[in-house]
Amino acid sequence: MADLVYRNIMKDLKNRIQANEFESKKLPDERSLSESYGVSRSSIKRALNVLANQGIIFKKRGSGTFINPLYQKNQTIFQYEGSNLGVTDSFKSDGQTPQIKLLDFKVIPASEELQTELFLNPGEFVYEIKRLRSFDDSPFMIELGYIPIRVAPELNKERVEGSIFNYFEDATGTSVTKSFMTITADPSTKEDQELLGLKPVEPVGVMEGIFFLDDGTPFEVSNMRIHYKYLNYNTFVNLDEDK
Amino acid sequence: MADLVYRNIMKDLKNRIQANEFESKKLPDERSLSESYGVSRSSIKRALNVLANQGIIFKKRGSGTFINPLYQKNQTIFQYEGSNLGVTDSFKSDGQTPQIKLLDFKVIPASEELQTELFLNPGEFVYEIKRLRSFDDSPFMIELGYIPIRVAPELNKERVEGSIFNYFEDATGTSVTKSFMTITADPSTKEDQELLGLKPVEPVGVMEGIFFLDDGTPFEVSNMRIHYKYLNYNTFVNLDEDK
DNA sequence: AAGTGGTCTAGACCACTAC
DNA sequence: TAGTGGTCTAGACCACTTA
Repeated sequence: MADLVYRNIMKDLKNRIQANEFESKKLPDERSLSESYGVSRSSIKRALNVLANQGIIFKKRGSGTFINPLYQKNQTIFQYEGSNLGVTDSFKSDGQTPQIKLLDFKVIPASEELQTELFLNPGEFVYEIKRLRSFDDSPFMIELGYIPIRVAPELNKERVEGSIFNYFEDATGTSVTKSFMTITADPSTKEDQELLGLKPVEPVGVMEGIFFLDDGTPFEVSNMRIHYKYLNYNTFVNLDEDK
Repeated sequence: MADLVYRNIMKDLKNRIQANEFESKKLPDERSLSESYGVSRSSIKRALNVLANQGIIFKKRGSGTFINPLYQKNQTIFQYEGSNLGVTDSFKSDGQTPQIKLLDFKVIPASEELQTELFLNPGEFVYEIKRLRSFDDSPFMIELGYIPIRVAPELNKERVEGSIFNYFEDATGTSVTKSFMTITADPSTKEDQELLGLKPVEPVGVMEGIFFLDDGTPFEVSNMRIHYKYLNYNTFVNLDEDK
């Protein structure tokens, strides 16, 4: 995994960009890079494409490859690299202490809706996991998740009080890399107000999503109600389609 | 543009998937496709990668290429294809009539923040465009946009009452294909309540974004305050990084 | 005309899965 | 062991930009 040619070059170029090595904001042309790295031009293209998809560089046919000026200026909005699977990860970097309080944990039969979303057969069971997430003792998110027992039979109360994704990745070697997310806003309910410390006039952001494993297996359906001050979802959209 | 090999194959495969031609949910292997389409395997891979990025198929090394079961089941959440540059486009399909009311339109010097975000020199001017967007006479979004006069010198009051992106694409041939979006939620202000018909307790969703042209030129900074019932932002996230 | 990125090919070899 | 997707190469030719 770590020995992929294009990936190493991608990382190296990213470091060189961050180190401000290319003051002209222009990268060497692909044929030069091919020669200096001692790899084929295809591999260079592939590395550059990954960087372009992350919004770090952009390519202009006939002119060259340039560094996105916003990348160095405003690195906070370019957090694609780490993860934007959910808010969870976006807050890890703050140096604050993340906490998880388990509100509810049980096994129930999958509703019809869950059967569809998680691709389950009638009669299959799911964990229902309700958690309150905080940073430095201030709660920011109520998370209601459903995970089929079939895909994660080893879950228990203790494991659910930490990162389920991390536990699952450690235990099985497969990771959660794809998701559909829907983002909406909603007035806060009484429960939101109590758990998140909101005034009645203050809203929550709602993120609903289905998370998938590498191989396409649906892993979790999650509904997250988030203190409006903490919802901050960043995306980089590229409609070029080809990536 | 329309004669690209991988693009044509991509479209053809998408049609065949939608026509339910592959009942086993499994596509032919890449080498067979290569032969039957009469192109190199690289081109097949490229076509398949685009489909995989759209979440339509997924590939499993050693096993084959499969159709994402959710694609056929729940096509509504897969609207990546059309556009998710903003809410604007997501609502076009509803068969409702979109309306734009121009609230304000002037030219002002770019603030420091705008200079940074739009990559302008001090002293440059931008259009400030404030619009209220409705469907069937019910307002759903207040849009405050800033566009450098340098990149769109031909804007006028009339053109701003329609789709600026469409006008610009028609006029110049370059289109807006990339964006950074930040999504948050916010209690509604008095103005929000008046313009969008909200109760004081009802919130707005806020989408802020920078839109870029193909070549990376920043085109617009936009701040959209959206009636919470109409904010519905869908994304497909793929952390595989390589695309 | 020279330079640069884009598309496409033909084929070698590797890594993983299923039988 | 056979089949499948992943990585990588070396090179041809095309399309666009700049001078």
